[in-house]
Amino acid sequence: MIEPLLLNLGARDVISPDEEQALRAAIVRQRKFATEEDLVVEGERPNSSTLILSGFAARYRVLEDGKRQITALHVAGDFVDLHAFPLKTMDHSVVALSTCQVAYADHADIRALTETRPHLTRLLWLSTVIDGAIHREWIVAMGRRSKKAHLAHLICELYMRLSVVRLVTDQSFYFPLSQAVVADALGLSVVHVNKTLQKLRSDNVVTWTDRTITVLNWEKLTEIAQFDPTYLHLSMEPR
Amino acid sequence: MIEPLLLNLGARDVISPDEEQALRAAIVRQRKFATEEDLVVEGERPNSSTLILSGFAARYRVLEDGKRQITALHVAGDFVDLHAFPLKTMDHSVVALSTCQVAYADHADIRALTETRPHLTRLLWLSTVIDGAIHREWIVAMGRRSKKAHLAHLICELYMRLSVVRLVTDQSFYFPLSQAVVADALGLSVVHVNKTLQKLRSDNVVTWTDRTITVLNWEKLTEIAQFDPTYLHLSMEPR
DNA sequence: CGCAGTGTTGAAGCATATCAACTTGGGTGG
DNA sequence: CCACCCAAGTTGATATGCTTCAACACTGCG
Repeated sequence: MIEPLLLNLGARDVISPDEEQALRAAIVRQRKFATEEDLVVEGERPNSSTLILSGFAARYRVLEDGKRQITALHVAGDFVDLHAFPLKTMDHSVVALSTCQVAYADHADIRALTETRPHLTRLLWLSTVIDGAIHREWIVAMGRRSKKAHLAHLICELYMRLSVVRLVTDQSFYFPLSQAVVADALGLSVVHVNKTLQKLRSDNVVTWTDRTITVLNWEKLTEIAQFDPTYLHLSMEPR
Repeated sequence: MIEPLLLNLGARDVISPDEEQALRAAIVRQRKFATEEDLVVEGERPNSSTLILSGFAARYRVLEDGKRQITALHVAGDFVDLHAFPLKTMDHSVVALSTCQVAYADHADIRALTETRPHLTRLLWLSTVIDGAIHREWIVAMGRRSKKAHLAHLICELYMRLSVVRLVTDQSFYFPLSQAVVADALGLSVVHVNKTLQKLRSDNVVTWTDRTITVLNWEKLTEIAQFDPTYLHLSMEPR
């Protein structure tokens, strides 16, 4: 059940059978969420952290005028609120963007891991810090890339992250989000997402139909996006 | 010498004398950087992390077309690259925006802390995770706030963060960055930063002259910015 | 005194938002 | 089984905010 997490962490460092055991023991209480349902709400003080087993979720904030900005997209194998373990209070909400199967790690148990398992602790730390690296890349994309490059970049990122958890087959992945959701992630209007998407389509680099994105030309797509996967830190290292 | 760091962490949790001692022991090798000098360069694999003792620094990335985006601003008491401890490789550079006094914590020593001092480890983890919270707030500001609100928000954030390390006096703080640097942080053109700034000035909420920003009307400024300091997690909690 | 960096201003053009209408397809109730 | 409905996607027209370019002002410094 926690295989996606093992794939995720296991892509960055070796996890001993012993550590795997400790992780399995820490992750409990499965639960299902429907699309649009909030997994966690801003202001809450959760005493457990949420691991996505399947489906898509987003962290977001809504401003006074009702505008929503998504600050992160999450897929199977991601902890959506591990940072709440040191932070204590949620400064944003997390919503399911599809039906989502999740499981929980109690903060008491995570705390116990920090007392007894330094290496595992560093890997959990790593996972929050990769979230940070992705945030930075989004800032760069929002501030200085063309909108076409930004959208292309997002697709590249999802492609790589979903590959890690074996959710890409034949250059395709399931992607049930609406253009409105993508607009909230990119900080654009829906209309403009639509028009930008058409540019990528007419370049023959991607298709997006039937809730499925297919990369037709990875090389050209990464070139449009100026995509450099370094920030995902997908390399095995002793950490 | 590491007082700013103690103020920074000490604003979030109690640090025992013992732990303070351990921190002091881990932070070594002071060094000075001149304005525009890089503290760390993208691609490097540093074996120590950099703590700012005084001055301003920025994390940034430069795209192929030469455009620069700043992803974070750092002040005294901030670790600019603690995340490189779990990450190993730098995915961006860090530049001094003023003369900067820094000191280093060797990764070997940080690693030792993770093996022997779980609470201190959680506090270091916390500090990287607050960086992440700030990143998210920047994403929200870039995507969904007006440019005037974005600039106001940045000023609010700096005001609060500098207050923590006692760098605000009489509602004023030293701020030696050019409008071009602020433009790279906001993802705007210099011209537009200038014009946006004038709006804030004509609202009589801030002045910015002689490398000094003064907040004339905090309440109105936070209202323009829709500033909510929750994301800075400035509360004492057992972590 | 002159020069370079920074800030300021105005004009013109482009990119993105907003508004409004229309299309498409899947799901549902009569 | 069909009619309708609703959500999502698409399209075009208009409005606006931001960029770019170019010129000029100010200041500190060699």
